[in-house]
Amino acid sequence: VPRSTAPKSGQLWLAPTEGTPRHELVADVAVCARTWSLYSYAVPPELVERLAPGASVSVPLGRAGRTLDGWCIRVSPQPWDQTRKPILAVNAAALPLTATVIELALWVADYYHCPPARVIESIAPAALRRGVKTRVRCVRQLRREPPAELREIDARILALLEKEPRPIRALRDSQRGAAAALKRLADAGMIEAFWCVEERGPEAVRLASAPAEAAEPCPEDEFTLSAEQQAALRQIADCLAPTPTFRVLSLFGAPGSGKTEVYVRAIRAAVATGRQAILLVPEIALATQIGQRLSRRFTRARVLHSGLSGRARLDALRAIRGGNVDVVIGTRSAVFAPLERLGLVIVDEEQEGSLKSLAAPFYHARDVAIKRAQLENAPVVLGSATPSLETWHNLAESKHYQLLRMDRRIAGGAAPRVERVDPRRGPRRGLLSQTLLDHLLRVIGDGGQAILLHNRRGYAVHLRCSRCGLPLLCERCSSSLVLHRAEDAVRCHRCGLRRHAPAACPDTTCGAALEPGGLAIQRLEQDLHAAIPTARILRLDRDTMRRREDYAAALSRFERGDADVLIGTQMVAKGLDFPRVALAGVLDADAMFSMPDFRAAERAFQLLVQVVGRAGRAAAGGVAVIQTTDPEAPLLRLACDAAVEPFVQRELEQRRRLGYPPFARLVRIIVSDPQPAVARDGAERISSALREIAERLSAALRIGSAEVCAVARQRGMHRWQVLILGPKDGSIQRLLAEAEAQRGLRTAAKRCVVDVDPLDMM
DNA sequence: AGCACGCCGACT
DNA sequence: GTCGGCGTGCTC
Repeated sequence: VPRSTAPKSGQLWLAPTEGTPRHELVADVAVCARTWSLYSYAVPPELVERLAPGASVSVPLGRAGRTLDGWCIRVSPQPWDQTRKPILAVNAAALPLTATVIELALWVADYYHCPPARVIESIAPAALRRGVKTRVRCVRQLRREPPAELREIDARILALLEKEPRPIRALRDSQRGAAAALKRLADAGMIEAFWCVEERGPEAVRLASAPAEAAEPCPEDEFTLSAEQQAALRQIADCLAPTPTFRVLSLFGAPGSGKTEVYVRAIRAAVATGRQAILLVPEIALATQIGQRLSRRFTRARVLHSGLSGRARLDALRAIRGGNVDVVIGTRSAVFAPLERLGLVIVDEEQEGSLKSLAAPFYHARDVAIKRAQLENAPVVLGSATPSLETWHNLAESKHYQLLRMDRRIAGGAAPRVERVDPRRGPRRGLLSQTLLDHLLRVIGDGGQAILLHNRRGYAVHLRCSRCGLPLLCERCSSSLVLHRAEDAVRCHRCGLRRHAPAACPDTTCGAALEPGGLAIQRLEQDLHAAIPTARILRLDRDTMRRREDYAAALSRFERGDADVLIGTQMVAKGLDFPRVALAGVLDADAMFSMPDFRAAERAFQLLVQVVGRAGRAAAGGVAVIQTTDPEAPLLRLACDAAVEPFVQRELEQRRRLGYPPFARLVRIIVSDPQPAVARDGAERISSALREIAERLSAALRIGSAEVCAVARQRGMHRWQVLILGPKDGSIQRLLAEAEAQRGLRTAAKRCVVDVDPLDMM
């Protein structure tokens, strides 16, 4: 079978010249197999009509000719080749992706080192591929001969089932007493219930080329923009018309400066030119909330995120692919929304870690959004009060980037006053300094609200023997066990181990009582309740938020005023504007800056600025209290003053010196296996193989391997990682591709994943 | 993914 | 001598 000389994406095939040998139509297919290349298949004449790039197909693969699913990437005429296998079927139930989304998927596959089919599978959910299966509970007849005595209603139901099985619900609703009749018949063995699977594909989709439904006119804008907002909007609009232009606009807007309204007007401007827009937000709860808000302003807006059911997602995708949607609001995967005339992409809270995918392909939705905007020839807006260092670096380096500043609050309120307090000096109540308590009492007394951030889950971060000082450690990964008093348990936040809380020292010869230390959020709740018994407290952390809806529900309860104080981990920093919040408190700012990660300072800074900003929505002057043992620490002072640019200067210089991102590209390969030695050997094999290839390619890379942590979060896997640090010119991607072409990154280990531009190193 | 090929240990 | 273990490689 001949190897195809598949063209690079975007490159067009020349039409066959006159007099050349016979040609046939050939489709390049991303087959759902562990391969990095596309395969070429002949297109049978009867399928030509229905086959287009983006379609889901079935193809034979391997000697046995097993049938596998795949995605048609492109179709082109090629010289006749007898050995080429044919495409077996075009899956009519699947929604085809747009040409640009296909191209984007190929770029993601290349950049994030992932098989193309796997990328497309991650963007095209099951619903999009196979249609939605709905299960209906039905009954069918078992025996024909009826018993001697049969009630009239039973006989009627049996007669109905004579021809074909029927759904139980329909029968029950059809006549009185049917439910009881069904039960009698089932008990008598006359009928049986079963699940009937009904497939419903998206075949009814009208593609964008067909005339779309006319949009109803959108409601008018109600208020006028500030001068700063207008200036920002003008810059965005300049990239929309008269010539659509690719440009990355970093909308650097202080908290409360009205970024959302700029988004809305920019989307309106894009829609006015007949194009469509995507708005990416970091959380599902936010997508829903902003979606509702935008629905009032746009008649054709749709929400798209992983929390939707298969059915709902299919409906949304069907409308989007059919060209009947102007605006898509969604979380990271919405960056792949199959809009045909995309004219604007907006990434809200561009610095947020939730934009990075947690599974292969480990893409960052902000970076994919930038690539998509480039492919669509459209502007992309990156909104943030604290832009990522990556964006600041690109602003300095790339001519495509442009900074849009909005410094002033639209409501006219002043920025909150920030007080830095050392809780060890002066009186305190557990975790709460007297200063913070005084402000809490004042604010609650005035009928206002407060938000307190304490980034530690549980009750106490460690337990130590009161006599010999021996700490209680996790036996699996030897990190400190956290006391969760409410459940009377200790838990390991690293590997998930959970057991009954012991009362005494782990050293049985000592046996003294254990003492809790490193006070966490549950202790804060207790201290706060003791200090101000009348305060209504709402706690927001991973332990109180069991399900996704809990988070949105808690936020809206706080918004309604059902609580006076919202306390929580970093979850509280995000979320919507609460106009009644007049006080923000950070219980332990030091802990945030001292995490063992090269991004710790950036994260802590962003989190502090966000939390302080929460106190600024109130009309009257808001206050923020930052508890720290080192009030004069330079980074902390910069954060409290929201001095973004001085901080960025400082931090960028640090990264440059160390040769870390954004000055270098970082790739992380994680090798895991239940057996520690297998994981280690795998990592070492990969790292030495990569060093060898790097030398051959004469690429100047830093490659090292190390154990990540003794036990992974899941299923007792031992994890090792290989880190590659190098230039941002694609040489690391070439290195990985080269490695894959040889024996690959496959080792004896159970799992091996490649994370390009990782955010977390734990 | 899944299947063939290939090179080593325990059996009829 | 063979059967079968799964490590390695390939599929248009």
